[in-house]
Amino acid sequence: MTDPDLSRRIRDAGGRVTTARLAVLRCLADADEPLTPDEVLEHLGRNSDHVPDRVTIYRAIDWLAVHGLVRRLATVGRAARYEPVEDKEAHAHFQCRRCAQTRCLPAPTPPLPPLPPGYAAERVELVIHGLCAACRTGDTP
Amino acid sequence: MTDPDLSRRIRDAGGRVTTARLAVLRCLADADEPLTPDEVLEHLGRNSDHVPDRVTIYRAIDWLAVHGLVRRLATVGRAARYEPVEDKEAHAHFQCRRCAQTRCLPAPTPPLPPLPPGYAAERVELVIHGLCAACRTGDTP
DNA sequence: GTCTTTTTGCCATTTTATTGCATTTTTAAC
DNA sequence: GTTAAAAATGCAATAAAATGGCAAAAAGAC
Ligand SMILES: [Mn+2]
Ligand SMILES: [Mn+2]
Ligand SMILES: [Zn+2]
Ligand SMILES: [Zn+2]
Repeated sequence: MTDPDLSRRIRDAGGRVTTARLAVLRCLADADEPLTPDEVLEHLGRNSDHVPDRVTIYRAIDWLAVHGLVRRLATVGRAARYEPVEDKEAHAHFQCRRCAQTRCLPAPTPPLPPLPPGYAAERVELVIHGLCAACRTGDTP
Repeated sequence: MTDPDLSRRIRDAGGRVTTARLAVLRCLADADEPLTPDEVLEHLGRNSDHVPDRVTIYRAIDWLAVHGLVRRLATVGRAARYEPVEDKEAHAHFQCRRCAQTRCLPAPTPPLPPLPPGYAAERVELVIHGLCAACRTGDTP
């Protein structure tokens, strides 16, 4: 997805197109797996000249999440992980219990189970817990 | 589940049956929804005379989790949530995005999606995000 | 009860995230 | 392109959740 496209999405959501927001959204869109705010910061440090403050990263991610451009995943780790909200949607995630790697899986959304009265569902998330290939073979001791 | 039963499970796992472990396991077993360590502490404060230190709660929960007596859920909130590992297994959870309430749902485990080569799945978790009844009607403003 | 090992309490520290406020950037109007 | 209003940022302080070190206490074996 091109920068003008991302700018447009930010503007359409009613916000100002700032370098920080654009860089964060770009970063998450380019990554092939969900990232923590610190990982975003690290990526930006490697790929840009001006690195926004850590707090700015948090605020940019928050804004993007509140306005539906990125999504926070449910995790077992301490840090939050975010991924862009794309066209193709509804896939599962694998989380390694040892290295905390989180990767997207091409799995269809399971059907929505019945909820208690008055409850409203907005999203269904499927998480597979286990060991990634590297952690299982002990390549990363 | 009775106290001797719980003690037995702790001893069978190879650990000492301490008041803290027993109280924490009892607390999680009695609760009708997954609890955070702080919530466990709070419950114990209301239902017991001696309240273990916060760090002890953390360590007791950790031990129980490592030995398979309780399970940590994937959450969107900052605090971890734990539930006892019971006989009847594999149910989904609802998480309210406003009040962070987390409750168990009677939903069957979805089938395990195909994983990348070398990956090993250990558990499948289904999370429903949305608004609980109270938050939807604004009973808890 | 005595002995050995495990667990606990307390304090300090770490990790992750949030808040307050002065300064800067963005955007729109001119 | 200047200017003015609104929104976003940087920086320091603070908060929330969890972890680590170590001496004291409790569990279990005898
Ligand atoms: Mn994904
Ligand atoms: Mn449950
Ligand atoms: Zn791994
Ligand atoms: Zn709620």
